[in-house]
Parts: sequence; C-alpha cells; structure tokens
Amino acid sequence: MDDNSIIESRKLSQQYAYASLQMHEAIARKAGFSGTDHKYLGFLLQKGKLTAGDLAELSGLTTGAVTGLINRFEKKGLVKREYDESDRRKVLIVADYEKIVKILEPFYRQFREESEKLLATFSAGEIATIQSFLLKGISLMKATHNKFKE
Amino acid sequence: MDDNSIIESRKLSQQYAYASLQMHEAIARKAGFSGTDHKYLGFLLQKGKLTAGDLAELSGLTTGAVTGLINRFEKKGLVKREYDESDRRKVLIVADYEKIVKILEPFYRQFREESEKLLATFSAGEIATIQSFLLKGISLMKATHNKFKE
DNA sequence: TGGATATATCTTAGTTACTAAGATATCTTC
DNA sequence: GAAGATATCTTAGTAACTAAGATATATCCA
Repeated sequence: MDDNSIIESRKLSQQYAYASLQMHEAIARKAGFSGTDHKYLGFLLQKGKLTAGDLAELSGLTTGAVTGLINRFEKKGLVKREYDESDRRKVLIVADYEKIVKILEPFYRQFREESEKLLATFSAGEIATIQSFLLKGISLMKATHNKFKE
Repeated sequence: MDDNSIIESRKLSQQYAYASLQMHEAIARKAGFSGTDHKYLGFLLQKGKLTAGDLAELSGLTTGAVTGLINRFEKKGLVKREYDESDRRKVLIVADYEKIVKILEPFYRQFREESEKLLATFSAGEIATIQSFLLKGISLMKATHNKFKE
C-alpha cells in the first residue's frame, strides 16, 4: 500500500483517540464527575484494588492530590479505604464496583451495544486484523508513555 | 466470529483510547504544558483559526475559562488575538502553527515514525479494514458525544 | 433612526483541586 | 532499639475553574 494511506491511517487513529477523549469527558460531566475524577475511577475499576501510592504513580499526581481524590470518592461512597495487614502504612483503595458501574452503566450501555454491532459487521479475519492493530498500537503508546513519564 | 472476540475487541479499543490518553498526557507534561492546555492546543492546531466562543463550545469550558486559556497561550507566544472585521465583538484565536509544532514535534517524531512502520506491516486490504473500523468508531463516538454534551 | 434586546468576550469573586514541603506513622536494617 | 526509609496525610500557597454580572458591539423592529 502507498504512503498516503499509511499517513492517513495514522491521522485517523489520532482522531479516534481524540473522539474517545471527548466522548468520555462528556459522559463524565453528565454522570456528575467534575474534572478528571472519572479518568481515575477508570484505573480503580480496572485494577479493583490499588494502594494510594500506586494510584499516584499511575496517575502522575502527587500523593497529596491522591489523598484528596480518595477523599472525594470515599465521600460519594464509591471506594473504601482499607489498611494493608502486612504493612499498615499502606492504604488500599477498594472500589465499590457495583456502585460505580451502576452510575456509569446507563451512559455507556447504548454506546457499548452499538460498538459491538459495529464490530459484528466485520468478518472473523477482519476482526483479527483490527485486534492486531489495536494491540500493537497499545504497546507502542505504552512504550512512548514510559519513555516520557518522569 | 463469536461473541467473545467481539467483546474482547471492544475492550481492546477501550484500552487503545486509554493508552493514547496517558501517552499524550505524559508528553504534554514533558513539553511544559500544565494541566489540560495541551488538549486545547490540539483543537487550535486542527482548526487553525477559531473564535473564543467556538473554543468554549468545543472544549466544554465556560467563556471565562477560555479567556484565561487564551491569555496563557498568548503569554507563551503560541497564539494571537485578532478581532473579526465583520463582527468586532468576536475574538479570533490564531495559532502560531510553526511555533507550536516546533515545541511538540521532538516528542512526537519517533512515535509517528513507529506508528507508520507499524501500519506498513499490514497489507493494503488490511489497512482498508483498519481505516473502516476507525472511521466508523469515530462517527459512533462523535454521535455519543453529541448525545450527552449539554 | 434609535431603543430594546441579543450576542461575544472579559472581569470579578469564590471554589476546587493541584503542588511542594514537611508531619506522622509504620517498617526495615544493622 | 536507634537510624533511616517508606507510605500517606496535612498544610500553605497557587492555578484554573465556574457563575454571575459588566462591557462592547450587533441586530431587530416600531
């Protein structure tokens, strides 16, 4: 294939990431999450359990900011603080999965359904291609992220 | 193809968007942009010229916040304010494309090159599939965004 | 025309969430 | 068990946001 279609694809993937960002932000606002909280709630859902320090590391926030973040989530009843048995300095942030999903689910349901409908229009082979593209892209972006963080 | 691979693909596309977000944030920090400015600089680069009101609309910020945003960019010499001839209430934000690219380019160069290398490993047909997937995804996310904004 | 209303941006006051630095509590090491 | 390391929290100060109102310009219509 020619260079143009490659460059165009790269730009498309940029637009894809961008559209996703915008959509998630709009949903966050609608769901009543101010600022960036929605983003970090994603970490918590993904990981389930996480120490405050890990969240600071993952998010790039200072530990002080993370304390505030946890306080806000705790006040809303979305997470609980638990203290690590084997190292009582550590604070485990435990996400209330059910509760968080219950809040976000209504906003994402239709999107998720239509995403799956969209994917179902592709053949098995095409799906494999798409998955391969996504996987390789993810690993490239993670590598770039690691290169620049800190 | 089976349902599982569809669901897995949807999750992958979620991770893809997420990895992109994280990478861009790390680069923004590295390039000296605090907070969310980098994100809005993207709008400006994409559009070239934009009124303050349009930027408020696009970003979801209040007009007051946009005034502050423009002031910060202007202070760094990244944009200029121009007043619309035909409607002198309007403030056109004109991006200094060269200057902005000069700041961001070094951070994105390698990523861009490797993205293109990655894409070049796919056949023309596969690229077409990927493009189709990205395009349809973008339009679905935009539709979802429009549904929820405001 | 000109007065009323609408629109685009800016300003002000108050709030929220951030950072940096230091305090506190706990763990590890020697 | 004292010294230092580590994990989180607290405090003080700052940056960037919102909401509401001010200002300047445009539009509409009697």
